[in-house]
Amino acid sequence: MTPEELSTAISACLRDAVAAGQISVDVPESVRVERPKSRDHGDWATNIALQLGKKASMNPRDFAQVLATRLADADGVAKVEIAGPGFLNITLEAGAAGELARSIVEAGAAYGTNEALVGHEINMEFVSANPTGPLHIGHTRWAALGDSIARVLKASGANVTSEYYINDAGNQMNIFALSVYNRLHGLPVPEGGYPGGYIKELADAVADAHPDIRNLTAEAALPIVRHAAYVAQMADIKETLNDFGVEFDVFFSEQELHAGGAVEDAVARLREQGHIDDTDGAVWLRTTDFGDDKDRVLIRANGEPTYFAADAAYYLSKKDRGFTEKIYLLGADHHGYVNRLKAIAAAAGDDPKVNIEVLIGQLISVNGARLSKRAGNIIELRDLVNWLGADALRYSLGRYPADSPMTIDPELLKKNTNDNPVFYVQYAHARSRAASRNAVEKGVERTDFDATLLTHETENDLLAALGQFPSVVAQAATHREPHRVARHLELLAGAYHSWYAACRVTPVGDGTVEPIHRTRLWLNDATTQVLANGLDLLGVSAPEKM
RNA sequence: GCCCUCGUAGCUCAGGGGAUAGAGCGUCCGCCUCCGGAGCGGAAGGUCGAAGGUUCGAAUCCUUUCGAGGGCACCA
Repeated sequence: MTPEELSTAISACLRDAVAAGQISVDVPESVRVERPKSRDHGDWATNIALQLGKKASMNPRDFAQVLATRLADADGVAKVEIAGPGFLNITLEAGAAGELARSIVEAGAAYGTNEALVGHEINMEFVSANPTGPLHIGHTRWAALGDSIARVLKASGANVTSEYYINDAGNQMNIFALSVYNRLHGLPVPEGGYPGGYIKELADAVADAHPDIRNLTAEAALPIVRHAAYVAQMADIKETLNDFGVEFDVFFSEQELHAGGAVEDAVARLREQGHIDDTDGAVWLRTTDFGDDKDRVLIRANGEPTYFAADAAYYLSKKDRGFTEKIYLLGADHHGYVNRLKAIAAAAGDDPKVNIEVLIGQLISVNGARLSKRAGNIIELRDLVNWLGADALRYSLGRYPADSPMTIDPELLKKNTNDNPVFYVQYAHARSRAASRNAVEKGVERTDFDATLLTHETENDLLAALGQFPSVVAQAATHREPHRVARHLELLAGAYHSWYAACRVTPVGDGTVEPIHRTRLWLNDATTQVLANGLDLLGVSAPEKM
């Protein structure tokens, strides 16, 4: 019996009790069951009686008694006890939990997928770094997190498109082009330009593609430089993301938005909706109608659209493409945009509480210093991957929630990789594979399976951790918090190691192979599967050997 | 000035109304003649920034306050 099945059984008991007139209360769709901290409290516990007791106008213990009596008769439930103010402590029948090991092995890579978000059409936008330089440490967290969020959303049944918005329009691209142009001619970095060493590499790439570039006038050369440098830079960004295991379905160009007239269309559509003001020669979106603290300019008095106008057009594009939920993953330095982005959604006729979701994450600091690509002292994502390894980096970033401020000490990570829990989890996977290979070699095979043999307390704990996995994935998806998966994998790895120390899959020495060994091989392989499935959600490899 | 996020063990951080607040690292004590010791078992270490409030019950929710980071453009 899995925790989900137990939860379902409890809901059924509640409904039956209502039908029988024993209690009068609205039965929630799902009941949360928790693994109690103390083993004395049984296999699973729920505080549902405490939560519903008051609503049912009953003493929580009396409420618990009604529920306990019914639940004790459910299949797979051995014992139900009422504790404290009205906790229900549930003990399962021997073997009721063990069946899970076989079903996980049979489900394979599909174990953990769930239907929590079936029917959701989600656009997941993240990274969206300007194509004016390499991805750096500031993008690293969003790349890892956004990709993992997309993965847990998909695993929970949502239809997800991962998207990268390329800010390839606007003045910063001109400055970028001028920076490369100056470099080609050995001129100093322009005012406010990009000084990084990568500018030289881009200049070389431009010169390779256009050998005569230095002979052209600035007027003729700049558009060519701009485009060639942009192409080279985007190729570099895509390669870096690929090496980091981050996949995008769509790279969306802001430039094409402008070129295709989408920005003008967006302004016209918002005007039709009645949210446009023409003041001081500029065109304004009245975002204050929707909770923003001031109105925002869409078209400047000089006729140029603002960045915000492109944002509006981009939002409408997402809406037109059928996405009901548009998720933006932004750094804390962008939190000022949240209200106006939501205002766009509202002005477009969407519900800002449902159709748009802006996740704001805290920035990473490195040794207390915040690095800037404009300052030229960047730490590149590519270098971090080469330095620490994609697995360690993905995992260490993926195991913290987005709004948790993080301090990474590269020196510490570099010199002592054992600090990183990724090794604990990967090691558990590699160890379980070794145990399995060894068992097969000694003649232990997954032929028969007898769940009632899995009685050791470490087996109880291990099965519980395995059983919770699908609901952990579902919660990670609904909360957009993949770190829950990472934390659960650490719990699972710990349960596995404890079990491994106490229970043998392979008989000692020349001992005969018993049903218990074969049954344990199922449990071992089920653990392998869940570790691999969970690591995949985090974009981390599951090694056969380490 | 206004707004957002965050203050939990020596360090990095989980937990976000329920039972004795957790993990990793670090420190200390045990455990390889048998499936991977990158492991296991145990110990020490906490007024959950502070003060009020709501509740049967608060690290968790509310208010105030202190501290850290970030944001408040006809920039992108």
